[in-house]
Amino acid sequence: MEPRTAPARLRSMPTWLLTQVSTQGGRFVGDLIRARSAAHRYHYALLAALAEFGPASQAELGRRVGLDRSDVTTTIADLERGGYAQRVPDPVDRRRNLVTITDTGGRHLEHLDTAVRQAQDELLAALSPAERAELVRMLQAVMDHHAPA
Amino acid sequence: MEPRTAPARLRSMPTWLLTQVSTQGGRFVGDLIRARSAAHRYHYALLAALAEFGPASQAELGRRVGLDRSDVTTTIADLERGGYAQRVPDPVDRRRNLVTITDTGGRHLEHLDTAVRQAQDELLAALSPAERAELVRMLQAVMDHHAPA
DNA sequence: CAAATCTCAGCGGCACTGAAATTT
DNA sequence: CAAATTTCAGTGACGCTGAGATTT
Repeated sequence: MEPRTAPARLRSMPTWLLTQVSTQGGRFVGDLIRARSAAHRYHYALLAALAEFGPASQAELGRRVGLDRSDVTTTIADLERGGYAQRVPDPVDRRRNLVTITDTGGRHLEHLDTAVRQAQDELLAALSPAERAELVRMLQAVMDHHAPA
Repeated sequence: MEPRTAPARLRSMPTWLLTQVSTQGGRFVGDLIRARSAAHRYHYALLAALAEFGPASQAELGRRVGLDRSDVTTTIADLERGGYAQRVPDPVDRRRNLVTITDTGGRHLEHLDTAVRQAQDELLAALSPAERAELVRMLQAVMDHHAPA
């Protein structure tokens, strides 16, 4: 089979490369997470935020991980149903739900960590450790530049 | 307003950074392309392939730009309806449609080039030219590593 | 016969919007 | 009153599958 290169316009376009690589990464992460649980990316992201920052409202969680309020609602409901998180009305501001991670949730997060780490290795197999660090640094810089005020 | 950093697990995860940055890039490209035409990414990608490689079958185009056969069908139908491409049965292999870009299509592509270039600049404003080149090089390496046999 | 191409109908994950209800 | 939070219904771009018809 011939190599079948993409057109130069696309092959040199950062946004096109980003979507291609991001899609491939999403497949790896999704497959490996599904192999270990019924969860997906959103569950992992919210568990990570709960584990690192402690109990928080859903709105706060959404801002932390870049999820929409409505997606936070359904994902937290999932986590609660599975026993990974608890949701109680915040006594000091009753508009909010205070969300807490459970011990089961913490163990689940560490379990998923393995899958996530493995997916990174699969995706970036072509890059050296130094290159991976440089890639992460540049993507962080791009993200921070567009962070909301 | 506090900075509200993302959890370290996400902030150091290449696949998460890639989806965040890729989503932001998609917004820029989408907005700027829509400001100039009724098209979206798929139209641009297929016009680019047609301009660079000349007439080709839909299956070949899909392989070139990483689009699914069914998405190629509907997008080429769009382009034909707009006068940007023509579709004729291939006389030497009548399973295929030979797709050709029109003069109008070529001009449209160059028109969209401006929007695409501008979107790259917006997205990567935080990176120097050397960093942008390095980013492109690494993403190409990752893509090539996962290219189908 | 197996394999490739084109087309159409439809699905699922994902990012997001609009609106209602509640509370500050 | 304006603003924030939670919830629900729904939308749209996107990547993809399955199946049928045709041709090699």
